[in-house]
Amino acid sequence: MSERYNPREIEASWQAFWEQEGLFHAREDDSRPKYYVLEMFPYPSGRIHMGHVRNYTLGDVVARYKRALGFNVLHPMGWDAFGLPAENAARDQKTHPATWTYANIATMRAELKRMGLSLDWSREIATCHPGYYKHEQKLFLDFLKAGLVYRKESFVNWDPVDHTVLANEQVIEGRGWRSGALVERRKLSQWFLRITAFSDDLLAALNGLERWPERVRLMQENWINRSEGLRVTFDLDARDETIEIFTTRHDTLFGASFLALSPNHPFAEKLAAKDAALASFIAECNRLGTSEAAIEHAEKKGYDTELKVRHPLMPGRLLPLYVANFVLMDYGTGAIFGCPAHDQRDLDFARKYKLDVIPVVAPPGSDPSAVTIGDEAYVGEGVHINSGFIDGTSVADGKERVAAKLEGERRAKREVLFRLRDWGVSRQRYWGCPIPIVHCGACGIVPVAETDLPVILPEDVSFDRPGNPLDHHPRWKHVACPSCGKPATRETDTFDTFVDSSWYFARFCSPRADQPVVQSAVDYWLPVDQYIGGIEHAILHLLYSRFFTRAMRLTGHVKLDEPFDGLFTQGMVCHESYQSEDGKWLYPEDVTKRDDGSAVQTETGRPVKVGRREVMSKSKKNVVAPSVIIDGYGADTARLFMLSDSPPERDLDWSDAGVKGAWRYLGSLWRMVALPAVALPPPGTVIVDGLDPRLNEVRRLVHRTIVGVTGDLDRFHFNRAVARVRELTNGLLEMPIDAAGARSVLREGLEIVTRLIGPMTPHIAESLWRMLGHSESLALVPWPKADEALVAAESVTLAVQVNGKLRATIMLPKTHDKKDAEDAAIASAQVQRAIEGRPIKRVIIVPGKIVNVVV
RNA sequence: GCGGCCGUGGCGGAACUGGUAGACGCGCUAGCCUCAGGAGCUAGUGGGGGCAACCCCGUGGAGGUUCAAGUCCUCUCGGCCGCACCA
Repeated sequence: MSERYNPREIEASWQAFWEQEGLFHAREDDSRPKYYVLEMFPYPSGRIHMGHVRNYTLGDVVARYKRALGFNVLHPMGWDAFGLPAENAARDQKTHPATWTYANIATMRAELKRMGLSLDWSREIATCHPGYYKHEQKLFLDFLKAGLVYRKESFVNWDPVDHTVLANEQVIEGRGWRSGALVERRKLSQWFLRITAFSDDLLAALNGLERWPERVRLMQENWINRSEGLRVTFDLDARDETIEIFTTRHDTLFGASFLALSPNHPFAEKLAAKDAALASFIAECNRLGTSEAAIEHAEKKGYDTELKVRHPLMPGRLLPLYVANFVLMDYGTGAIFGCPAHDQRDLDFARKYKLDVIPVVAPPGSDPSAVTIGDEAYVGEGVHINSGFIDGTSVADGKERVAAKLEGERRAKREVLFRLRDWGVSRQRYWGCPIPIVHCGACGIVPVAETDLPVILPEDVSFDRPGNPLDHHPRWKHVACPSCGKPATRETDTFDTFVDSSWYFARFCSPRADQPVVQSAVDYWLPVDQYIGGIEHAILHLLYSRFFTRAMRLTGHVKLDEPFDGLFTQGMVCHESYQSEDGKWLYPEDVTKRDDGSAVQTETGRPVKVGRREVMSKSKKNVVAPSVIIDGYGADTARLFMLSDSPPERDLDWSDAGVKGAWRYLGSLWRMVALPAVALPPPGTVIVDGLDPRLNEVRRLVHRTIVGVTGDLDRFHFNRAVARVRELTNGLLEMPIDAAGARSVLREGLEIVTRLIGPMTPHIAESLWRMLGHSESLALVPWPKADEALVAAESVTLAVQVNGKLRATIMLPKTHDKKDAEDAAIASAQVQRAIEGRPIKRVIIVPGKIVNVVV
């Protein structure tokens, strides 16, 4: 070992050692409890970014910690390798998506290896590899047989200039990102997975996910959104037709002042065929694209069809029928009734089109005859007014009576509705898993035979033309029908990449098997004990994976419902952004900060506009490349910084100073062990009784730190774990080193520091362990246990307050009663002065904590 | 627009179930040392006042509950994440 801390040298050598020894290869072993740690696998975009470094550092700490606790740990890595960026690269750089993707994987694999992660690389998978997607196709066919797959028409964003389907992120303010053309909604026949078959279960089972963050469960609950309501039929006036609406506020029916159809409602489309103005209104709505955010955020607009509907409870009353841009076709029946007084959107709409606003719920305690609605709808509880036979009832009672009456008249039906929609998985793209289906003129839709899987993507494709390359490939799609043998065509859509990531955690259990999963392997390893990834996946990816696991259970692949027993969602990595005078984004490495806080371009010296801290993104160039940090400081410094500055669930501000702090700490730790001020006794030296009290305090600190760090790691409080280890290090630096027995206490302390930081900074810890005279790898050393006798303190400090303000602290033996505490508190001189002779009214005592004297 | 989360010194943050606010680190200040290094060591560091012991004010803002509030409640302001074809 060198005398200087040289991460470049030791990190490479320990990584080689771990790999040589195969220390992180996972094997099924019933003699030990298993622990499956998984971080969300990366999209191979080119280089790893700081978000990856953070994610994989967190996971690696857990993996190494659990190993030290005696668990048989599975910690695999792979690539979420299909996706749009590869096709964009193919267009822009003329490289084939596969070439681009595999090159990126090679680069990123090398970068990850330099982080010293305790991964089982023998299980590496890439979703774009036929060895993976073959099994995805098999799962799809199984789901099809089980009735979980169907086809239906649904909307896509259509770029009329590029003749291409656009992803939502490719639609910017209603226009295609490349062509700038106004986007249209266009209907296509697409494949859907019946996630709604599990709506109730996906919702109910959230309660059992005790090791998931509460907020993620809440978000999923709101996303699935079960609501009990009423489907009501309205008759059109002077036409023999009806409109069905869905509502959860049928108690407010008496306040209805209009009906509104979604622009994509079949009846709206039917009317538009004979109404050019309506057709153009619908076309305008369709230009909002398909994203719900865009639709709901847009100014509320409607088109008056001039048709009227009859109110089901007040036969004489006629309501106007509108087509409105804020009504979603995908939810309920695609039609609503508007009650402006008690729904904000309806109110905005009514004010704009000068419709009636009839209050029908009076807030509790208000004067029913004087209820008026201004700019805000009243959505709370209350008593019904202006509501015929339900006047005077509560919201719940009113609902019940209206439902009963309309059901009795067969004008309505109670219904439970979920906001959750079935999952459209068709993508009109090349770089995805082919959907194993053949379309035959005679037989219709025919699944590809399982013996013919995988349906492999053709390699000879060109991206010169817009649209899906699979569709205009000269030969690929032309095949014989698997059923009748006549000429037929392949499905040219590929899967949504969320399909790929919905079962990869199961594939890791048996990554080379020639079926999707091997029963014994998934039985042993699943569920994932700790899943770690970004909060941005809180809903879709996690919900789809939960669905997939259920679907795989139904089709006999696994025996469980919930794939992730524990979930941790990390925050993002942020950095300031920089712009030159002409508005161009600049990389942090090209900017120099001056002492006065201003910033200039390093090369030209021209001024730079410093933006706020925000999530690191390529588009704003506010990124710091992990490779630069690892080259300069080593992986352990990068890892330590990732863990020490912020709690992992919160966003992390990248700071060069913080990195330097981590680097300096590791340097001083190295010196403490490599260049000790005193010679240490050999390993295993027993610490004798009757130590100097100051040394006993040091030992107490050592053992309290074991307890503290253990608890911190269990609870993902990695930043506090780091703080505690540093406190211990400070304590060891200050200990009275000449006292009798001090050297064996120092040895104990240094060994504990080394073992506690092992999961966080594994390379330096291995080196320190070796320098401390041990020959086995630290990766094999069990987690330290604290000496409980030393952890328990003999005396405690109590805070003493007078009228809630801290005035003194007192030391008492650990075993004191309320009387002792009160006497000691009142006896204190500071307390006497604060009381100023006033009479004591009350004394509150929490033993071991606080005494509050109230005067 | 809807749903969810977060706001504590100059900065990142600590404070388990309401009980000593600011642990640990960064930065800064002063001093020391030196084979001048991406060093190291010592002391100080929330704001205001005082020679001092000590006092007053302080957890985005405004109210409230309580002996006691960063923590609980109501309102409000600011930021972030998701919204179904980015991954």
